[in-house]
Amino acid sequence: MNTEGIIAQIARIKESANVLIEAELRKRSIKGVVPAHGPVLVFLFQQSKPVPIKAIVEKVRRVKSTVTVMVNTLERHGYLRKLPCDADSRITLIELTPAGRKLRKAFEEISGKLFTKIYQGVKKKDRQILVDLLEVVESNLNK
Amino acid sequence: MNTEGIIAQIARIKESANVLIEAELRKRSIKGVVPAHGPVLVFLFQQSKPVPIKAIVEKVRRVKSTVTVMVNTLERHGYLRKLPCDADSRITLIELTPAGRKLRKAFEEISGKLFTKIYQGVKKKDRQILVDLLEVVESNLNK
DNA sequence: TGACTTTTGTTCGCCCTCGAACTATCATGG
DNA sequence: CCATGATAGTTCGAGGGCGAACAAAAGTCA
Repeated sequence: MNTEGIIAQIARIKESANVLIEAELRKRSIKGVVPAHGPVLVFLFQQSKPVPIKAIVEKVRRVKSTVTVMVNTLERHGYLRKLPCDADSRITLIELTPAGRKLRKAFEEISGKLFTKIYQGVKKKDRQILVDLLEVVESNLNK
Repeated sequence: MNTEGIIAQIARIKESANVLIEAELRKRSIKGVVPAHGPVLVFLFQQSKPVPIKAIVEKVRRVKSTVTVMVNTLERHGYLRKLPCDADSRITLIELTPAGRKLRKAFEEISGKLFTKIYQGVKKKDRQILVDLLEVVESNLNK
C-alpha cells in the first residue's frame, strides 16, 4: 500500500513529461523554448492583438518578475516582440513574431503525443476517474 | 506544455504541495531549507555513517552538479558537514550536523500533515485506485 | 494643481536544475 | 612504472522561480 509517496510520484510524472517535451522540441530543432514557456505561448496563440504583460501574469500562475524574465528570453530568441502602449506608457504590449506563431503547430503535435502516451491502455472511464480523484486532491490541498 | 488537462493538473498539485511545505517550514522558523532539499535530507536521516555525495546523487534523481550546489547550500546553513575520505581522496563524505538531525521531526510532521490534507475525505480504496492509475501513467511515460 | 496611492514592470538576491567542461585522484593493463 | 581511462566533485553559463525593493506613470481627491 503505497499511498505514502503520492507527491513524489506526481513530481516524477511531471518531470517525465518535461523530458518528453524537451525531446520533442529538440527533435524539431526548436531552440530557446522550454516546457515552462508552454502556458505563455499557449496564451499568446489565442490572442489576436498585442496583450500587456499583466494579462500573461494573470493567466500563467507565475509572479510578474518571473514573467518579465521569460518574456525577455522569448524575445531574445525571436519568438515575440515588445511594443509600447500609446494609451498607457506603463504598459508593455507583447505580440508573437512569425517565428513565435510557427511554434503553434509543434505545440499541438507535442501535446497530442503526450496525451496519447500518457493514457496508453487506460480506458476512458479510468481516465475520468483519475482526473476526478486528482481534482479532489487538488481542492483538498487548496483549502 | 499543455495537454490542458492532466499534466497541468499534476503540476498545480505539486506546486500547491510545495506551497504548503514552505508555509510549514516558515511556521517552524526553519531557514534555508526548501522542498527540493527533502529527498536529500530524508536520505541523510537514514544514514548512520557519513556518505559520499555520489550516494546522494544516486538516490535523489538529480544530476551531480545540482547535488553539489544543494549540499553547499545545506552546509552553509549549518545542516550538514563535509569531511574528507581517508581511503579515497576524490570522495567527499557528508554527514548531518545536530541542526540537520533536528529537522527530522519537522519533516515527519509536515509529511503527515500533507498526507492528511491531500487525502481528506478520500476513501482508502479510492486512494489506492488513484495511486495505481498514477503508476500506470508514470510507466507509460517512461516507455 | 499638488500630495498620496495604485498599478505596471524591472531589477536584485537567492535557490534549483541541467549539461558541458574541467580537476583531481584512483585503477588497470601493458 | 606509467600511460590511459574511469570516477568523484566542482565550476560555469543559461533558464526557471520567488519575494522584496524600486521607478515610472497614471489615477484620485482635496
